[in-house]
Amino acid sequence: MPRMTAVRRAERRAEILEAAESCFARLGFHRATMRDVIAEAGLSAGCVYKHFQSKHEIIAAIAADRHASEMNLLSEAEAARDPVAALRLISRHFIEQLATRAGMKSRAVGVQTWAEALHDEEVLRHVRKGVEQPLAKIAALMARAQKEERVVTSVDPDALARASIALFHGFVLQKLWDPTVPLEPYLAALDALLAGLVVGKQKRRTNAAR
Amino acid sequence: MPRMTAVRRAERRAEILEAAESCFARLGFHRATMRDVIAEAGLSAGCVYKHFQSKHEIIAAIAADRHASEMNLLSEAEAARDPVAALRLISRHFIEQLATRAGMKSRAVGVQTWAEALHDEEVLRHVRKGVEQPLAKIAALMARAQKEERVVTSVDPDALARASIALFHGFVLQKLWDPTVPLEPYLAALDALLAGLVVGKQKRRTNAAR
Amino acid sequence: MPRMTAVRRAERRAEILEAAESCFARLGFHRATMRDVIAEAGLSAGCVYKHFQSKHEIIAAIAADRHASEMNLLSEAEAARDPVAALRLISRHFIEQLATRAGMKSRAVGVQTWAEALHDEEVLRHVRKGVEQPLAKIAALMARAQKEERVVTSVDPDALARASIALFHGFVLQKLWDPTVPLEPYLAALDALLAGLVVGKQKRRTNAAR
Amino acid sequence: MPRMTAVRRAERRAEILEAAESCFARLGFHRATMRDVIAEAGLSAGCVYKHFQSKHEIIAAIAADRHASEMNLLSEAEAARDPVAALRLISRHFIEQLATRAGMKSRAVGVQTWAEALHDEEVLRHVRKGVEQPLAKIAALMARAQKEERVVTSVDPDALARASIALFHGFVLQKLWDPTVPLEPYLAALDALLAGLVVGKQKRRTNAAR
DNA sequence: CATGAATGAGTGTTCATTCAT
DNA sequence: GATGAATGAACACTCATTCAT
Repeated sequence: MPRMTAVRRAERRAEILEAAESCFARLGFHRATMRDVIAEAGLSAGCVYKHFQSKHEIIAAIAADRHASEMNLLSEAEAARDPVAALRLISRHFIEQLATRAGMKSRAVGVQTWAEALHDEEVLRHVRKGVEQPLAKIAALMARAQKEERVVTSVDPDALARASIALFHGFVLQKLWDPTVPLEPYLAALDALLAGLVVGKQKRRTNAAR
Repeated sequence: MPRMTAVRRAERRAEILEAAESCFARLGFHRATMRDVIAEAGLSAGCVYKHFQSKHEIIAAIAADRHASEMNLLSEAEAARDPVAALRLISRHFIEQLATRAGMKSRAVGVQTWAEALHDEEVLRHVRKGVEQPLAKIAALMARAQKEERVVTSVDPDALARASIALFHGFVLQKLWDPTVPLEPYLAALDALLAGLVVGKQKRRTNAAR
Repeated sequence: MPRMTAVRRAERRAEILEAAESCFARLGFHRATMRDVIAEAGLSAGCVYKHFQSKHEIIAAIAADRHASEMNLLSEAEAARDPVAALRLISRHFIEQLATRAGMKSRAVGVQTWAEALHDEEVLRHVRKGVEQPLAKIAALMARAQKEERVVTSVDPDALARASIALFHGFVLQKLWDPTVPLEPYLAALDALLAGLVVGKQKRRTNAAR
Repeated sequence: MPRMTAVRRAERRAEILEAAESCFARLGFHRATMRDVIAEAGLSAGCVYKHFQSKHEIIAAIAADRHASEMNLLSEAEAARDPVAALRLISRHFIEQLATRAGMKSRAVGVQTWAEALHDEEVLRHVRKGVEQPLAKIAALMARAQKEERVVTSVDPDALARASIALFHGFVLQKLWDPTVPLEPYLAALDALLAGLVVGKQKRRTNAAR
């Protein structure tokens, strides 16, 4: 007869993580104190520590959640029948996140995890999966497109996927450092990457690089 | 009368920064303590604090130095007569840094500054200059190439430069998260970005997008 | 829900202040470290800092407390119907404090606040109130005595009150610098100050000024 | 053939003490750093430490100097043939010091030594001599006045001298805490103390207390 | 179950003093 | 003699975490 059902527990956990994300976005992992997180969550220290054994665990959970939500974004698009459309959808989804306040907040924390990954094995594991799994999915879509002859076959799908991810990560940084930078060129650049490949679009190919 | 000449002072400063960079690369800005830095430098606390007023100032100095050394890399290449060659040189230089232990160490600290920039105005200023000034230089080289008709004129040099930098930043992250990833594809990708533009290379243009 | 009631909180605060007073009396504000205070209080650093934000705040609180307890001493005497008796009571109370170990300890800290007041605005505020409020009360008593014709009317009550306080402060210093000095002459001097005023005591008036 | 004559040495010493006094008046003994003192003196650390072995020694030297200069003030007045005039001169000299910026600065440091005396044996010795020697001189003058029948004989010269000093010390504190307080009442109070004693001045006696 | 007072190791930084030049 | 760079113990204070209530 647990007074706190599994559902309530999960809700609490999510609340804490959300509070933590707010603090981390505002202050960074190390400047934000547990006091900040606890106050933001409107809970007591003891209660927060019932759900997470340490600050580190909260950071790791945030890294894990971030990865999970990205996988969701990918899975949706993956479902599309047309692999080229799926790829376009993916880039649109990811870039459009950067247009919302919530998306930017979340990405600001994401960038912290990128730095944290260099000194924290657990975070590194999540961050790597955050590259490798999307990479695999995108590469698979590209390979499918090549098989369907929708796309030129001369490029290595893996390398291209890797570059797409790099391009996106670089864009995230630029947008966070200067939120006034417009998003369209970013989307255009990712689209161009794809367009360059699409068979029968020679005209646009001169724009290919972006 | 000062037994410590300006040169000696600058050397000491550099020693301290190098020690700090080692600590920060190993542990991160926040896990590395001033004690660590002081011990690594082989000096005393008082001595270090004669050269830098605070830990923050050391971090900011590292961000500034990083930016300065990047500008050096660019300036060298910029001197080349041929703008296309200059651009190739730049990408080679930047990517090849990632092949050395020292370069990786330095980049690891650089990634910390990327995260730190989100919560520290001074670091942000350096990091932004680290995007904007290279961006201007690269865009100028591309524009020059267009004028000399070495390159297709249909692309916006600014947007292309921005994408190159994003691509490079993304590559740095991937390489740091997994040092086993080979460098050649990265270089190839940047070259391809460029090659896509070069007039008279229609065959390769299918690979253009990278 | 707070296990710590307002009363408990106030008790803790008082405990810490008492411990601090002991340390400050023994070593002075600046030689006494927070470690000393914390150890004397038998608490932990964190606990002490929950109650006082800084060492400075403890010093200011001590200055405020000292002022408050002096006002208490005055208020009691002030209640007396006879203003002359009230004034005698006041000088007796203040001088007799110097006969107890606790009183001397407290005064030793008080002298620190006198010096501290010269470089700390907040402490200065308390120290000034510690002159001005007693001054007003004593002057009021003297004026009352004059109205009741218990006392010669030719003296300025304000100036006399100011001199009484000066005399007392000077005595405190002398007693602290040499605790072997007897108290009676001090009391006699203050009484004489008063006696000189009392109507119908012409004989003693030759001693009047003390 | 000492390159630095005894005279030069004494000058340097005085310069350092003056610089130190400025710093101590401005910041207090403990907030003022040796760096401050050294900078104010316009010398090097090594040079200052050639003349004084420690900060403590500077503080003690200042306390000694203060005592010496007070003895000078007293000696001058003591020379007067008329002991009553001498006593009046003394109070005038001491009070008038408080009218000058330099005098107030010096007194501000003096008050620091009063507090410091409670925790520093050497300073205590100087401060006590600063009470005891003036006390002896003033008491001697009063006894002389009594012998010459210039003054009523019913008061204990020692107690009166002690009270005069206390009164003056108390005044110094009040003036430092609030420099807007006028000096005349202070002088009047000390004069009255004396006047109360003077034979054949019954009229003024009613003003005696100040 | 929840609370929040208490913990105490650890942090960045200061500063009186020394001594090689 | 003079210098000022270097020293390093000590300082005030913080904060992730625990556990008695």
